[in-house]
Formats: sequence, C-alpha cells, structure tokens
Amino acid sequence: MRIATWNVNSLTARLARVEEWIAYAQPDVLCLQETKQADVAFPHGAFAALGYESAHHGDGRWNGVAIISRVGLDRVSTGMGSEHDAEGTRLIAADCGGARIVSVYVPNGRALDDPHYPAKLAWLGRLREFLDETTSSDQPLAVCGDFNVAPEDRDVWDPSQFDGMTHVSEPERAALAELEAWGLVDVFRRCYPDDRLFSWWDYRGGSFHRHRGMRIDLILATEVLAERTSFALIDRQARKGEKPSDHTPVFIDTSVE
DNA sequence: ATGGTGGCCCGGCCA
Repeated sequence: MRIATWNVNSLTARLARVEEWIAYAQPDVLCLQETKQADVAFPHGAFAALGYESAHHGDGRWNGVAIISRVGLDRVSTGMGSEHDAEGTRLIAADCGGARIVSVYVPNGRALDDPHYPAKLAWLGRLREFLDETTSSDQPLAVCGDFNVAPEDRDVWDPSQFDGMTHVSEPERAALAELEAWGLVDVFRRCYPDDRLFSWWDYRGGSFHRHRGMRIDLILATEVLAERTSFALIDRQARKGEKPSDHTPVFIDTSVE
C-alpha cells in the first residue's frame, strides 16, 4: 500500500498537477493539506474519475485537509474534538486499507515571539492526546502531513540560517519527539538515515534550484507499518514545471498484515 | 538591502 502526503497550497490552483501526480505515482492513499477550499468546492468527482474515494475538511480560504483513497475510506472523522479545532480545519482521519490514516496540517508558529508559536506547541500536544483517545500505537496507523517542524538540523539546508527561527526550535522538536515517543516512526528518515533531502522550498529567490529547503512533510507511522515499509520517496519532480506547490509529495510503500 | 514569490481574491494577510 502506497501512502502519500502532499501540501498542495490550494487544490483549486493545483488540481491538474495533483491529477497528473496521481496518474504516475499511483498512490493508494493520498493525504492533502492546504486545499484552501470549502467542503462544497472540493472536487470529489475529479478523484472519483481516477478511481478514488475522498473526504475533505475545510472552510474555504485557509487550511483544509483531505484524504483520497482507492483502498477504502471508512469511519471518517474531522478535527480533534477540542477547542483547538476552532483554530482551523487541520485534521481529518479515516480507515483506509486496514490502516488508520490521519492527514494533518500543523499550525505555522510564524515566529518564536508570536502568539501563534505557543498555539502551535499546544496543537502538537493536543494531537498526542487525540491519538491516545482514538487509537493505540500497536495498531497500523500513519499520521501524514505538513508538521511545520524540521526534526533535526540535517533536515534544513543551512542550520545557521535558522538560528532563532520557528520550525527548528527545541520546543517544536521536543513536541515532535513526544509524538514519536507515543509510538510513531519518521519512516522516511528510517529508510534514509543520512540523506539531506527536503520536501519544501520557498518560492522566493530560486530556493528550489539552490537546494535551499526543509524536510517538514512527514509520514509518522506506528511500528507495525514502519517495519513493513519497503520503499520511501520524496518526489522532487512534482516541485518542477508549471505552477508547482511549494511542497512536494512524500510517500511510503508498506503493507498491512 | 528586512527584500523576494505565490495564493487567497483585490487590500493585505498568510506561508
């Protein structure tokens, strides 16, 4: 089962690129973030034409998350059932092909002295509680999405450029480590222990061509999925060409017993 | 040099 995640930075602007990517990458499950669409605008029909069911949680201009699946889509739930949901449409979950799949768009902290920064830390803390309440770490589960955290220094193009910045701060990394301590594995990193590969590049300044990016799009899987992973990829091709998202897709190939 | 690019949707926010 190929499980993918992609922050598309507006599905309205990106639908053709997403359709193209699905056609050649053939994901079984695709988690999307930043659709920037209301539920009524979500193109279920376009995905149905490709053989996929889909579920979306969005309210229009900001955020918006979805799961697209050709291996079943059941027990869909949205939000985390808390006051954190008021902050935005940032989480959707479903059963797909025997695994629980969660698509998340973690809030951007903006800056260490910005009120959005502690809100981001709280959201990540709440996510761990949500996992405790809704599943367990011995089940096949993948939490996929834009975490807006680079787990380690090797996940950014130049750590010295990020001194005092969000995405790399110790509290953010600690919050991510707490999620992993719950029982989740950063599957891409396990597959490629030493590679310095990125999933996001700023649109500005030719960052992509200068290899100035960050790895902030992650697939965090429970051990039962992680140990059965045969392949993982960050698909840089999707960051090239006409009207790319500033993020590129990440996927893993795994199986459910 | 505190810029720059792109998406929202048309002034300014957000990433």
